[in-house]
Amino acid sequence: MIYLGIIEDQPTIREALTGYLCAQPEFSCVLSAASVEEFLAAVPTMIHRPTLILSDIGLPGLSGIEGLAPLRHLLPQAEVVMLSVYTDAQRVFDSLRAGAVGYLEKDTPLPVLKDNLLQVAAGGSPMSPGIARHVIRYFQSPPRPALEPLTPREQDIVRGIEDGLSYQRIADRLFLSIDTVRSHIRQVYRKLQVNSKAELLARGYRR
Amino acid sequence: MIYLGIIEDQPTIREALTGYLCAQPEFSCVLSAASVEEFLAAVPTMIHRPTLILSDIGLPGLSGIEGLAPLRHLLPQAEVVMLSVYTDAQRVFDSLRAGAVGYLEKDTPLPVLKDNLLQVAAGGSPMSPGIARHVIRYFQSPPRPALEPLTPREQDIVRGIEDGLSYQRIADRLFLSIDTVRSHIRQVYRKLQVNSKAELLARGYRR
DNA sequence: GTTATTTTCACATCTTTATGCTATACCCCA
DNA sequence: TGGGGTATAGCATAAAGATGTGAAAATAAC
Repeated sequence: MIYLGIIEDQPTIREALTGYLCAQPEFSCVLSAASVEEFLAAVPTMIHRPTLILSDIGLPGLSGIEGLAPLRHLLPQAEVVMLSVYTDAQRVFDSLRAGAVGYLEKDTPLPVLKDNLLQVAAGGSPMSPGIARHVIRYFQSPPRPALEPLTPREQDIVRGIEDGLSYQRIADRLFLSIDTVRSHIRQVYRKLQVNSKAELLARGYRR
Repeated sequence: MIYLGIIEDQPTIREALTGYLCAQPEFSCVLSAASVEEFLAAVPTMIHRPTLILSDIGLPGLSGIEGLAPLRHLLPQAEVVMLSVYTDAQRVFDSLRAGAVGYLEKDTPLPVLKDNLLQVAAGGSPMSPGIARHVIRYFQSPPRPALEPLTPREQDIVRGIEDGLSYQRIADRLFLSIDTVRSHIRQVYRKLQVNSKAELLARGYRR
């Protein structure tokens, strides 16, 4: 049995959600609130704590994203799925970073919504198609301006720098003299067109 | 109409896939091969080029992941969805980085597989539940060991470091003396428990 | 088998960073 | 009204990094 909590400020939508989801045998609605604050206030009085929370983003007071931190703090075992009209990458990333396990568009048909929520219990992370595409794009690194390729050894060196090591430590790790490390780094800087560790790291050549 | 290509080395599975998917009115199967090499070789002779490719990962010769680069080069307009028994985060990330738009587990029921593939045309990125969870986790940075918060000014300084600037340049940007920058950096290093720019950047405090 | 690239190392020099100690001015607040 | 915390600044020193020049050995490429 999934103990479901719902946070949604618009009464019409909230009632539609509770009306449908709470009627499903898989769910037990334990709490439905119009704001994160209201939700948090009600939690201590409850017998069954929610294990799955469906939260809007555009809320009065704390936004759904801002609310994630206190929610997860108060209910560490609960998983939160965002339900929002917003589909922009920024809100999606912010939500996921703040701990949401899924992100669904508000126009998701109720039966689909139900399926998606059940996926969470199965270890899934439901996302509406367009949302998923944002997330995928994040991995597909923006085409870099075609830099000279690094030799394997140079990549070893870069890895060392990316790990925050000093020249000496890199030398130790690769069993080289510090002068050799210097040599390689000079080459790397030339190829990647930077001239300090900081710049190299700032440009994020990590993969 | 979706022009579908399939790459799968096991004849049984390949036939099951083609048998089911090609019978669907939404798809037109244009090519089915047992390896990336075979697939690539066949492309030039075709009238209708595939717009959607379903590719296995464990293939003889080029793996499905290695095959992504040449596939995308030869068929830039095609989208590739991986279909694999492997569910490890490494292969998932490698696939997405190499340009796959979706990742499905091999035990996905055929009707579900069909739905997922149709999602791609709608701009979606289908992922099996467990796969999606890997991806989500990537965003949920491992809980940092509760660091002392930085003051606004200190954050300015950190931003400068993250942009790859030297002390002098940070000072110029913020209209400070270089010694002031040093002072702030000292505080930052203490709070974040690092002792070099490289370490700070390596730990990735950027957001 | 010669050529080119990569990998390795050395020494010198100058710049940037890291770190310690000190000090003034400002603001909040108890 | 005096004590935290923040922001500013200076000086000094040691460590780490950046850059130039040069060169030998190992590998790969042709």
